Amino acid sequence: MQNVEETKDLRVRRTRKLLQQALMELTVEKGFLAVTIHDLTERAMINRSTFYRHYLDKYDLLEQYMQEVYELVALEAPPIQNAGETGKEVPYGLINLLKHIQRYADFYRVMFGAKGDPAFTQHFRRNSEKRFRYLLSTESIATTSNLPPLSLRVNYVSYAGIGAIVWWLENGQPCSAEQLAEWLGQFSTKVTGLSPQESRRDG
Amino acid sequence: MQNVEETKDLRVRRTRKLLQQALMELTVEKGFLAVTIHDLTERAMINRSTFYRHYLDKYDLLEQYMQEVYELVALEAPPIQNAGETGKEVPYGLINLLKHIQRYADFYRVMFGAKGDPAFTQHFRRNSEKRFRYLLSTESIATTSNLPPLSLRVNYVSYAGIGAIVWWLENGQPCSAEQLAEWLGQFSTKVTGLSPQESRRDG
DNA sequence: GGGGTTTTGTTGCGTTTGCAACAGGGAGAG
DNA sequence: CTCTCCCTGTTGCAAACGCAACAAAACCCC
Repeated sequence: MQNVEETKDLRVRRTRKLLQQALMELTVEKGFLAVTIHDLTERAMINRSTFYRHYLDKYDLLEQYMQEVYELVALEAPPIQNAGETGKEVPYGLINLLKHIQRYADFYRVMFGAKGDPAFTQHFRRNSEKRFRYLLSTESIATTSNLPPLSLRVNYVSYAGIGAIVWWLENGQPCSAEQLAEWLGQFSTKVTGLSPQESRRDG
Repeated sequence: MQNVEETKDLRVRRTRKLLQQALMELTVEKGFLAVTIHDLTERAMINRSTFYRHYLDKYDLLEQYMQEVYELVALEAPPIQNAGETGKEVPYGLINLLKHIQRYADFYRVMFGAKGDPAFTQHFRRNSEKRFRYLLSTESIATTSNLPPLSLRVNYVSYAGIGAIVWWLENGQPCSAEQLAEWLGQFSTKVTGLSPQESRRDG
């Protein structure tokens, strides 16, 4: 294990990317639980010892990969304060996440399904939760007057998001990522009590 | 440049494979001539200096790649002397080659076409020629009595093979690799004057 | 339960590779 | 023409990586 921060070395980035790709392919082929480190390193053409220089186990690989995706998405994270300035502010990070999911649709369908890993779903949901909690933590006191507790609303929305994504994947993505992001924004607006301009600019 | 022989080191094999893949993709995208070394190394996530440790230029990369394919195919190369022993002896190497072409159909369609490199087509044809020449060099003197010169027949057949492959690719491989190999075997049998049991076992 | 096979982690050392910086060349724009 | 920009090759040094071998745990089958 070395510095987890963004390494510039091309070898490191390549190694990680190849292992991520191998994880995608193998999970689709035989299910996440059945994938061994040996499988991963063989498919990625990476020595097994090198794997342990980067990750603790396959769960760590998955987690770090998701983290990278989230960080990539979070470039557009805080669209709260001066909304209305940058254009389409709220759904943008979500759209990127959905596009990633769309790109690896097979993988996510497996991971969220019976051959997948429940811990993954939980981790994914927890992460969504964190993002929602951050969003909702900025709401004004006035709007929180007679709403259910924050944690309940967060939980509700994050579970619902999984449900929507599963629906999206199971039905072969019958709508665009942008469309789904907008619908999700509408849902969360109504549930969480956030004012519309914080979810959709065109109110 | 280092030892061109088969290196066992996983890094070397991986580097070469990644560059080969990048060459395939980029050739399909923008044509072989437009591909730069910078493109290749960027796509393959390989440092440019590493490229020169393995290849002289993109032509060398292509040539060595083709050579690897041919060597892989040539495991079944000399089906001449004791034909009829091993089963389907003649078309087997050809089938492997056709299956490779089928796998990278986009690439070969581009390479043989207008955006491709004429030198590649020539090189490919020369290699086929060499294989045919080897086959025909073993024919008995009796059968060569009143046939056109060997070099003419070889030339004829090798060019015809390109034509057949182009037809196969342009039409989306309307028949299996095995079927095409059999047809090609029939053609060459009639043209070159080889006895049928050297091209097809079932005569 | 025992025994063979696979998988998991770990280590020291030799090799491959990336990096940075360089000089040269070719194409296009002023 | 010159200037800029990109692509081509090459180099010394530092870092990442592969290899081989190891012990231990997990698995499966008898």
